[in-house]
Amino acid sequence: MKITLKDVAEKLNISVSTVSRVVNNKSYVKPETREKVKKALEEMNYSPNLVARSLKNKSTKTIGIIVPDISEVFFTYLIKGVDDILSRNGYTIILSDTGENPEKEELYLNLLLEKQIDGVILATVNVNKESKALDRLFNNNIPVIFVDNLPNIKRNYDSVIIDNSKASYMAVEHLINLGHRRIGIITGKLEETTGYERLMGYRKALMDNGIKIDENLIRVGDFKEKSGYENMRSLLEIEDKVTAMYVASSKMTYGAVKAIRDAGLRIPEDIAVVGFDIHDNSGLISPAITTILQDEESIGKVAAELLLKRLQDEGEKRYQKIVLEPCLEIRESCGYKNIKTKASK
Amino acid sequence: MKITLKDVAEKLNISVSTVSRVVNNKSYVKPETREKVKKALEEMNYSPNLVARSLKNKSTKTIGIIVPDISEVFFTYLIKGVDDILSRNGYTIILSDTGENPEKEELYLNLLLEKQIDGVILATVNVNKESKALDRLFNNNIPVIFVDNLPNIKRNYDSVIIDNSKASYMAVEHLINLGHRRIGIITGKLEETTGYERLMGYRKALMDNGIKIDENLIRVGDFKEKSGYENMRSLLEIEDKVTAMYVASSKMTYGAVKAIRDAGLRIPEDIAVVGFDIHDNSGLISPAITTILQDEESIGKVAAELLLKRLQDEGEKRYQKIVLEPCLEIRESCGYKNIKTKASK
DNA sequence: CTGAAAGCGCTAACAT
DNA sequence: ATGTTAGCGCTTTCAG
Repeated sequence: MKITLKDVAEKLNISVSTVSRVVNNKSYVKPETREKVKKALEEMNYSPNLVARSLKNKSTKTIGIIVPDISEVFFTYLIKGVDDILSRNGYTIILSDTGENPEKEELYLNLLLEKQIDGVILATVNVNKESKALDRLFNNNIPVIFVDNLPNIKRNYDSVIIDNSKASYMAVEHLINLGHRRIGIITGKLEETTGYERLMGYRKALMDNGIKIDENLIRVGDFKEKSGYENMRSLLEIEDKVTAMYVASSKMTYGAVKAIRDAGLRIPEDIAVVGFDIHDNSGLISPAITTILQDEESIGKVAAELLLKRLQDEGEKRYQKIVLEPCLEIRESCGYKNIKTKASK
Repeated sequence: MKITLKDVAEKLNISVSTVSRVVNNKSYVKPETREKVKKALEEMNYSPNLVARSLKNKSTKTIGIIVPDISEVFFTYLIKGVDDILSRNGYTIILSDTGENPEKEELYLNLLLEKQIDGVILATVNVNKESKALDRLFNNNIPVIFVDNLPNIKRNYDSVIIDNSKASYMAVEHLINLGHRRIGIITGKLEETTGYERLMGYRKALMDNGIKIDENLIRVGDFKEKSGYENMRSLLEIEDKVTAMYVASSKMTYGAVKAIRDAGLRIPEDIAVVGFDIHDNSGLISPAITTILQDEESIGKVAAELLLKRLQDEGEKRYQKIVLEPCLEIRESCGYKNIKTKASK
């Protein structure tokens, strides 16, 4: 059936350790026996059993990656980045999709621990509850790198994210520079750092530019399209209408755009829009939506590199929070210079 | 450090086998010792080492899934389907992205074998060469389920795909029913079953409807956007222009649409378009592109189920080719009834 | 009902 | 330079 070291050792009438040595290129083996063994290995089509090796070595060369929904582009690119770095370093990745269910997340975390993964990259949805599974990982010295969303837990941890506050700042400042003063925002759940930080950046941009914040123009959605649509609709009912919108997630942006169209308004003529994470792989959306972009693949790569570092030197104990820069990609949804403001800047 | 069966056995002054029995709920254990053990397990925070278990059991409860590019929506939905079924059956998935590189595919196949995965789901890019790694899997009785693309190999194998020929047939027939006679096609590489079959369906639809096939209207791309654009451009130069296009992949469709627009033509007024695999998650592409859709998540689920079947009953040895139905989703890119044909149907 | 013991396939002292 | 041995953590006969 499956060839083991023992099989080839017996065939050659030598010990398994010698065979093991040539398989692993370790210590000295007499050149001629080495050749002999190599040949046998080849002929017998030997293939090492990595689970046995892992048991012995206490390292599976496997890391787990947990995401809320693999079909969201954000996560697929993230995974792509992680996979790129990790696979070229001899690691294999176990993927788990929690479907945004915190209990499933807990379950998978435990499963990964039992599978003896060497580390995990986690885009958590469990931001508030303390997690027993997570504690276990920490107690077992399994490095965990958080991405996208940061949990509210007592201990320190490694993470790589983008500067969400700055992202909003850039978006809003762009609108201000175009002359807008009545700028609305639809942000995500405030319990999540992404939702909260993005709102903070909006506030700061307005304040820094001496624009009074109208709490009426601030809406909190749940990152889903429907909430984008509905919040936009309700914003459109305000007397003193917004002239520009900043929507802090891709799906909410799609919803908001539809609400605007359904109301018979034009983008950017009537309302300018800056979205978030809008990857239009078709290139066919028109007008193309100006958007904040995070380089998901880089986030994945940086997270993977940080993980590798943790896996290598036990030394460095200081947790790191790596913050990458967002970028504003100007497309068409804000027009070029719409001077539709009363006040001059 | 990490608690093992031995640790709790020693603490309780009983044997590991007893502890193992209660962990696995196997054979009889006196109720009171069972309770005692359970309590200790809990207190000591025991968590089984699945690697050790796998070594003993000869099953890792892990399957590998190999795709050419995880960032293509087709594959992300496929993975989602696979993950859904497999995870609820206690399996874990190892994901590998080959970046459309056949050598990497070979590498990963070997790696998966060494990791002792129980089975693999494979969207191959290695359609023509015989694969040593694949042979090894077969020789070791590791079930492999092919999806998306089928390889040209001698042995039989399990697969789940859609009826690509029928997909084209539906697309082209739809165009014919709308009155079109000059219908062009951009298909994918003919070495791949997807490209080849899709062309066959096109031919058949025309023939069945008594339309002479003009080889001039048949273009072969490589599934990428650029080839869609360029092939469309060249088709536009033909004197007796097409009135409708069928483009057999999403990216090529995007390219073709852009070529049509760049030529100053309108969709659907000047040219009707049927695309393939167009998932517009934004819902903002206008005109919305009528498209052939495959239910990727179902493909994943069916593949996972077939795999589970193979993993369970050793019995059934007949390989299966499961062919799912494609569907035509009529959106806006063909108009409603454009009677721009000279001949009547 | 429970324990002892063997062994899954491999690695790594230690000994020769 | 090579072999012997123990053991990673677990399951599972086989005895008792």
